[in-house]
Amino acid sequence: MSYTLIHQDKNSKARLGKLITAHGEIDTPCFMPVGTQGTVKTLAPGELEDCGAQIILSNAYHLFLRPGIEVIKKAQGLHNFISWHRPILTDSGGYQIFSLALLRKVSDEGVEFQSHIDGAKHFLRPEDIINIEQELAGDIIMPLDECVHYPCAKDYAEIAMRRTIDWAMRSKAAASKNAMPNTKKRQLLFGIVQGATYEDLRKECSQRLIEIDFDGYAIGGVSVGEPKTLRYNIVNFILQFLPLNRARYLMGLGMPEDIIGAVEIGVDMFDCVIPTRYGRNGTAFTSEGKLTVRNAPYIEDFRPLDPICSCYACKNFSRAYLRHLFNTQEILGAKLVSLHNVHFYLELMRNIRKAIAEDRFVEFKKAFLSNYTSN
RNA sequence: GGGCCCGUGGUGCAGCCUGGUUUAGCACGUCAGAUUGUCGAUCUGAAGAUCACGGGUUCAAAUCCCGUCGGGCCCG
Repeated sequence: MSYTLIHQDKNSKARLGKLITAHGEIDTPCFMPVGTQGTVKTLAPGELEDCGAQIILSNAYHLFLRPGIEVIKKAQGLHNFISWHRPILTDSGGYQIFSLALLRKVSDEGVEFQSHIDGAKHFLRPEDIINIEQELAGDIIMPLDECVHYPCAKDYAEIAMRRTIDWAMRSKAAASKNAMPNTKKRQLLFGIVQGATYEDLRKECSQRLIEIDFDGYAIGGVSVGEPKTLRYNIVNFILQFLPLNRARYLMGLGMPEDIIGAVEIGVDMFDCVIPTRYGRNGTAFTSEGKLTVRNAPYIEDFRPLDPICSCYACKNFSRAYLRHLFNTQEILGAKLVSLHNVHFYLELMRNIRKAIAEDRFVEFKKAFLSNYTSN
């Protein structure tokens, strides 16, 4: 069993758990910094470790296109190639094929698409994606799924959902066929719940995936343009069907307040580009809310981004200096604010876990939100 | 001493010849917003100009004419 439920918060559905993978254990609820191309943008592996990252996310689609799977195979796997020796989750690229690829033709067999890099045509079946992910040798692998945008007509959402189930089944079959080459422990394979904003589709998808039996369950197809309340409701709706003895992963979220809200209803895992993307674009997350570093009020503000933060950026640099770096487009600015944001997110997760362990998650949430201004 | 060119938001330019269709356009900069299984990307919005100054012609002048000031170049 890969997931162990350690403690259930007494006043909410928040749960403390442990996920066991080939490269080590992960405390949940956890946040996975996104390292699509085999790097969490601007951060070296050692810096991620200093922030307390236990797992990062990478992407089969991107690595398949560049540098190509053969290169990573010759490097003896992704961990070795990128010199990150803690767990890695590889996303299938389902999302990218639907968001980045130029032309795509989805059929029951697989996806035909044109590379967003050089326009070359590729055809990938769910089995191919699993094969790629096995070559990458990540600890947790995601099957190919079909993600639809919001709004999506129900008849198409249903087609995509059924296709996702079929692909999930084929992915599991493909995954169990091959043993992992470089480790004794097997890769964990998660199922991805689709079904857009339709409760009956989401319910059916959840149940069918559970029948197939995965190591964990992800909720996909969220944050694709739908209103926040609708998203929250559909996630909450799905969670009731997911087994308590498996990790639940909400894909692609989110803002700090959204993560806290999702933990409260029982989500264990998150990934999101927000801390690094926003960091690169000059927005920092602090205990008081978002801080747009490049804004004029910070020209002569010599305080750190967040006075209560213990990250390298906050210990050494002022808002004024960081603003200057953004103003002059110096890459150090992107790096320091990314570092701060990743630290902030991971510190948030540590505090969340501590609060759950002590049965005071609800109080923690209240205290956090009373300081923190959203929007 | 003579001749020529130029003067338009913070910066660089367009518009002027053929006056009205320009509430003066563009780029960069500035200010602000977006960003959710990636984006050193991109998008959106805003502020900012008595069109060097003065006079004239005209129903109407950044635009045509005269003068002044400022900058540059050429001839002596």
